[in-house]
Amino acid sequence: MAQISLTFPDGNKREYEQGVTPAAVAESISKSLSKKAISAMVDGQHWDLQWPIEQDAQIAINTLQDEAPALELIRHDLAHVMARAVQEIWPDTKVTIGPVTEHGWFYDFDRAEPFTPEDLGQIEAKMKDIINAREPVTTEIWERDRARAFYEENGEPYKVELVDRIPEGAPIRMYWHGGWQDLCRGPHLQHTGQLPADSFKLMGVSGAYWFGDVNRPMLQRVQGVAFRNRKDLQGYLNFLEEAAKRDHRKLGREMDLFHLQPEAPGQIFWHPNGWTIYTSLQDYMRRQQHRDGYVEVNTPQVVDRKLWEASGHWDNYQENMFIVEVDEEHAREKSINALKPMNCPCHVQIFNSGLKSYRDLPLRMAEFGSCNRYEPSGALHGIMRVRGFTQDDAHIFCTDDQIEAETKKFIEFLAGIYADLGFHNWTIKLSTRPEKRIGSEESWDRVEAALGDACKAAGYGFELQEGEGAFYGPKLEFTLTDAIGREWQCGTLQVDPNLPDRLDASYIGQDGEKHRPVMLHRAVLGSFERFIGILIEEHAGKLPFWLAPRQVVVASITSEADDYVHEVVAELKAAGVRAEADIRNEKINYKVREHSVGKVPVILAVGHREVEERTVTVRRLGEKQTKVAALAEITQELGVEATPPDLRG
RNA sequence: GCUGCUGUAGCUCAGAGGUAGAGCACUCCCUUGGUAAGGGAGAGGUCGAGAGUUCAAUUCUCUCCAGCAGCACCA
Repeated sequence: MAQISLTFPDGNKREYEQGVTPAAVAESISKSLSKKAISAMVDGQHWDLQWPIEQDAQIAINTLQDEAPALELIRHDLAHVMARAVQEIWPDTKVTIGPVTEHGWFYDFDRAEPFTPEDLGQIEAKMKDIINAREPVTTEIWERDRARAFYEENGEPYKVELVDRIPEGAPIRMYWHGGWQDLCRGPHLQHTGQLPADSFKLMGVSGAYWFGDVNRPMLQRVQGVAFRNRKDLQGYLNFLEEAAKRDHRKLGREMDLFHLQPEAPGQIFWHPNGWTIYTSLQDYMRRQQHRDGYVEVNTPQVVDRKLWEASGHWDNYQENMFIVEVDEEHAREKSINALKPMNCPCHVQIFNSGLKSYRDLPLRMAEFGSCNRYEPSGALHGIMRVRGFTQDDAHIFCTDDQIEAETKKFIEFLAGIYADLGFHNWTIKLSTRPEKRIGSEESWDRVEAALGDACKAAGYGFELQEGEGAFYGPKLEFTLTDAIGREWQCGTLQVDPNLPDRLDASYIGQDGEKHRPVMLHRAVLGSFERFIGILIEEHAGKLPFWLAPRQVVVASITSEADDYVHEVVAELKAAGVRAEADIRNEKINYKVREHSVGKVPVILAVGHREVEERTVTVRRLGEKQTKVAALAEITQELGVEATPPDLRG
């Protein structure tokens, strides 16, 4: 029998027979290690304890102490244990796939009856039984035909399809958890007793298409979360609770920012407080754009279908557009229009009016463009995914040669704005050529490289999303994260040589000839609506002072201070601070509580003492400590804070 | 759009086949109180919309609308 040499993490080498399993290796080291072992890393690959090792390799035995492999195995084995539990309780359930997710796992089932919340409790109990039974996990590699026949006999059509999808040459691994069988690439634990029975929780049921395909049957997805110990699970559940408190929909109500109602699904009724945030942000963006060399324009909402046909939207985007038909009944002339879902075709119209010279490029044309898109009902989400929204949109008309410099300039522009708004964790994704595309390979090569190089030149890395670009060009996406970790695309930059072509945009070059410009579609915030939603969640409602809709409440402690309260409010307003008086007949405790809940950043309390000394007692949101300040001093201080970051001296 | 769940007062929620309840918020009165809810009284609801079953429906059934979770979508 041939020998192989295994190298351990401490550098020691030992000889073993070829085909030795990590289980045997662990056994050879110590009894206790062999018991604690859950899997191995073999040349950096996560390896099942039962898989043979055929050649010299680096090896490390994993135990529950090793977080990454431990979590993967716990979650993956729990997926199997759950599927087993479900099939034991409802034997006619068909199993499909059950992968590990960020915090746990899910398993998709095909079953006629829907799972109810009560069912989840039953499944959980059965899972605990299986864990306590310490069912051994075993594995074998089967021939394709045998596996196929096995699943056909067992009435598992989804598994048959999975067997068929396993690429030629890849092993078809069969796993058993006790008497229950599943097709799985592994690795898995030694036995179900290695699972922590108190550190997982089933989180719910939802629908999911088989292979994500709308045309395939909808399955029932049962999701769970799992950790190595009860404390981590509890920590995660606490995080979810905290996240729920930051939900922009909840804070929007509590802070009286906006509301939505059934008569206008996906469109926002902005209340005075919310609209104050919106306009403050918009004023700030307008100043930034002016500084960065943009011109601002405004274009029509309702546009004849002819333009959408020319731009290609009528053919490719119609189902997402609000179509407006005007008939002879009340208009004498019939016309078919669409609410604009984006601003680009209109911007090209402005570009096209009058001759443009190469000297005009790059031409940066911005619009706070109100757009309407008929988003699918299931996609709507608070103010983050809506049907009516305003983009901080701009199109940069430029030459091929200018793409990289313009992109770099844009990234720096965006980074400065995100920093001003308190965002420091955001990522760039570069989406490259999709399968269906137009344009030559050389031009894709050039433009993709330009975007990548621009990121590097601006000092940022990026994640590649291969094949995710638009059919006409690659794009950068700038992504922020909401309170519960969902990612939202906000900023974007897309290279588009197509639309200028379709709408016949041109400029006169140095050579006196007509040339096509390229368009860069770009946005920093994406939409004001989505961005404000994220802003609220990021700051848990405690917005930076200059954006806070209600900045200061001046609260009387006794009604004898009322006149002074009004005087303080007037001073603050004169200093550019959004201040209001609270002279209600309530105790100071009550007022402090109410305005704290309302996320007012500063409460100024005034009673006899303050009136006499011409001071105020300052209480900042989140701080228990108060301090006394002279009126003139605090007015000056808050006046500075109320100034947007770009206007401070 | 799909699967499942939900819809009762401004908000958070309880309730039951015989046309409704709590807390907070709101209005008024008492209280002028020093940093996260002082006390009392009052007002407020076509129980998401429509249809059906029933002597009787807010409660049961169906359809629609909206919301929530996930999937799909996201130029």
